[in-house]
Amino acid sequence: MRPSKRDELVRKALDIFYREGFHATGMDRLSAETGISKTTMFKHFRSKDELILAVLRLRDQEFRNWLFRRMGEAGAPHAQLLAMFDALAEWFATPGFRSCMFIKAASEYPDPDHPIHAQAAEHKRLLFRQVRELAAAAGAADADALARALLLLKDGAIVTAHLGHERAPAADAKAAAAVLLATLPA
Amino acid sequence: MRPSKRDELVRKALDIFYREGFHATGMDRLSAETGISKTTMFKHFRSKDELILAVLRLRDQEFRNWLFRRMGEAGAPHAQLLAMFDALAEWFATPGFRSCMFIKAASEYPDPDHPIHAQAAEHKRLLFRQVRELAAAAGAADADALARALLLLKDGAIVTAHLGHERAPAADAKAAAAVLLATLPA
DNA sequence: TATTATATGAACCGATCGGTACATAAATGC
DNA sequence: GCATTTATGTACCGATCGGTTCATATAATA
Repeated sequence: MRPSKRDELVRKALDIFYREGFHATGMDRLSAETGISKTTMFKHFRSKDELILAVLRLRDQEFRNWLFRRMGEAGAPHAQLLAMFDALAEWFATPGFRSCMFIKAASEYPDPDHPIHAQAAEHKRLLFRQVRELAAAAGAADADALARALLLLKDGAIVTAHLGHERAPAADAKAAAAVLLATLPA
Repeated sequence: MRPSKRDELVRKALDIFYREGFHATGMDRLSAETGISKTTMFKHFRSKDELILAVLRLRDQEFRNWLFRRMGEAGAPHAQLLAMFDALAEWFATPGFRSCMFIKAASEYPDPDHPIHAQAAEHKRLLFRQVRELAAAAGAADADALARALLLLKDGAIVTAHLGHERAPAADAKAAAAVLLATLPA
């Protein structure tokens, strides 16, 4: 069982799920749009839910890699934290932008005990740890609280960029973040 | 055509859609759980989408009424803006809390041109106007910017409360909001 | 080259999707 | 009391849902 087909399926499924939604995308249509037969799909994944879990794991990897690489280019921790919102602004300006895959997953699987919901929560947890480390490196008295506040602004900006049809929320969030960061010891 | 059955349907549909999701809830199950026959449902609404639109309009009314009544109890505009996050904390602590209905609607109907998505966006717009007025009354130099920042924190807190399984985000958002509000002329 | 193990796709499964036809029950006008 | 309109429920529609059966194509092993 060569893994290429599997990877190809997960990658394409990610795009379609992100664009159309999870429940709205049937396995038949997934098969039609990817050119991969249903038999093969169910050979690699026992159920649609397991495919979605694999999609979320891939998205988590790709998104955090992208975000922290972009942030890392900013230099000092303080600047990196602010750069998060510049990265968001770029993302929002992307033609295909349709909110955060994990917020969407949690919306469609609202039961917190559902594995898909739990997987989405895991992404937010991993993201938090990395931001908290940066906040600590930036000299925050309460790195946890600062990281939580910045991520609140981030998720709010994502939702607003999608729902408000605007691309500006990233700048608003950055301005608010700058105020919060200004309370740090210089 | 007495409107009682129609209102009863919209009210019950709201609860079920909120708990289970839009795509995940079929019209058959809606009929079974409400005790209202499908014929009657489709007499009042030409399609499922139109029922959802009515649900969102009701939710918009109820939510904004509830929120601004709770905020109004706080007294001065400055205190009212902060009280928004106390109201959120209460909401998050509710057993049935499952995020924001409009964020969920936008997630399930990601195309901005879809009427349901547009209806959800309208709620956010109406909410913004009311918060902006309060921000102006509180003496903000840039009431628009302050309102946008506070709503960023609000939506971020909602999403985080749902996805992170925590109830604390409201307090985090309130703390951040207090910092932003502290920049106002005393 | 014959054999064997695996990957693949068409066709199909019962259940459910959003939506409708039609026959009946109830309320209204006369 | 009778006719007429309106609201309701049962049963059903084709399409699609997630998932499976089974026969074939392909590739590696002997």
